[in-house]
Amino acid sequence: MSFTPSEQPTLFALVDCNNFYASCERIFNPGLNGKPVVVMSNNDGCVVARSEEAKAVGIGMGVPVFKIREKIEAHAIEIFSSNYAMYGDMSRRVMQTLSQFTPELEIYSIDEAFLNMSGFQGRDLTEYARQIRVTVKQWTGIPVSIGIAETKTLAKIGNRAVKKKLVGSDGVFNWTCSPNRDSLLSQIAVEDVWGIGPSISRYLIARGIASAKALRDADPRWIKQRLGVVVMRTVMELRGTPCIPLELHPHSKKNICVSRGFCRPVETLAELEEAVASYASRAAEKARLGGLSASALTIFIQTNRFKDEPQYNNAASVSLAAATANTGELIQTALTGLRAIYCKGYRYAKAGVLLNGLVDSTRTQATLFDEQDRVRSLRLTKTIDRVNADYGADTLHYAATGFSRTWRTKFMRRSPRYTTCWTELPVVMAV
DNA sequence: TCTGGGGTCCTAGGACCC
DNA sequence: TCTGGGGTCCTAGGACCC
Repeated sequence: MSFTPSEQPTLFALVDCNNFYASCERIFNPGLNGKPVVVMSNNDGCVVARSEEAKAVGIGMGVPVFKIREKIEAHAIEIFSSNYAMYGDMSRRVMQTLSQFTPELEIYSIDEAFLNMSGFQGRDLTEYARQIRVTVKQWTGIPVSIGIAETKTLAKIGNRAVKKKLVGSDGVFNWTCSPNRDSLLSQIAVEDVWGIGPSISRYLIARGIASAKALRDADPRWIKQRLGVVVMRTVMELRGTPCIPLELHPHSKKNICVSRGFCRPVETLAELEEAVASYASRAAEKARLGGLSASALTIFIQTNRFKDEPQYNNAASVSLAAATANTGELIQTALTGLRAIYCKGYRYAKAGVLLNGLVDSTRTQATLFDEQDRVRSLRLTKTIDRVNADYGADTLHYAATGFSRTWRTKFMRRSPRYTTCWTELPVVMAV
């Protein structure tokens, strides 16, 4: 099958994993098939993924888990903490499989990819997409849905329509084979269009634009004037004019953020220091992994906004003399920022560290006096990274990040890291 | 008791310059 | 009476995504 690359695609496929986290849990635990499954966010706080069975009994996306305790009991819902190591690895396998089908794909998120289909003209693309689906299921165990269209926005809508069972009983929908677009577009609520969030949809609905069809037929100039170019692009995309290109080469990150809620309120500076040092250390690792150095750092702390108690949110930004990805330096900088904004007497719920002004580490500019130290500290961090890669994360860590860490985010119901940890491999048969 | 985390892009407005 | 205009850069905040 030959593929002719084009400047920009004129035909996109969006491949989206169904209920991705819940589907991942099922792969290694087939007993979950047919049962309602829910995956929770960090700290076991909110619902972030649901199997079809869980949706059917009325579990909403994003609801706090403590509000649905009774439903969980009543329907014997299986609940899991997030297992990012496993989901990340499964995602890699799905993307690897997809890349067998086209040389040009954009990994859009952990569970979605856009494929350039324009090179395959002349072939029955609906049939090809069916093959993709079957293969992904066979090789990885993950079920996917596929939408095909001339623009990313329409591909997204097609995909959504498949999932809502409006079209494509076999998991695939191809707009180019669908003569009557109006009837499907009028069944899609405007807030379900990619790029239209709660605020803009409220604005549109108040002006009588409630469906994807109505948005497509709105005057682009009026839209641009009221809502900006981004929404105008969406209108054009709904009309079949591609405005959002395929991004084949992920551009390097502009920010790195590590933030996490605590499992209980934290009041003392000492404990906040441990948390902030841990987050800074993790952020430094991420930066080194991407070959990046930070030229500034922001730290923030927050109280629990849902509680009726004294609130305090603050952030401090500190610029670094020279861009760095050195853990020790970033911890020190983060702690300086923290001490500047810490206020006694509040119950803190969350803290975070952001690295800003990221630059390519090989092009960082040293200041006049620190060259020698930099070479040594670079050797040290490389060694730490290697030890942690070989012997498990956190084998070596800075004392500032603490030892007991009783504030740490909880994952009470995490499944084993079946595919990324030697001691947690699935057991096929116990002997 | 218990309410996620990590990103991007655009725009408005202020500071500053000539 | 009457106090410019246009450009750039930066930042904060808002909106969106998964």
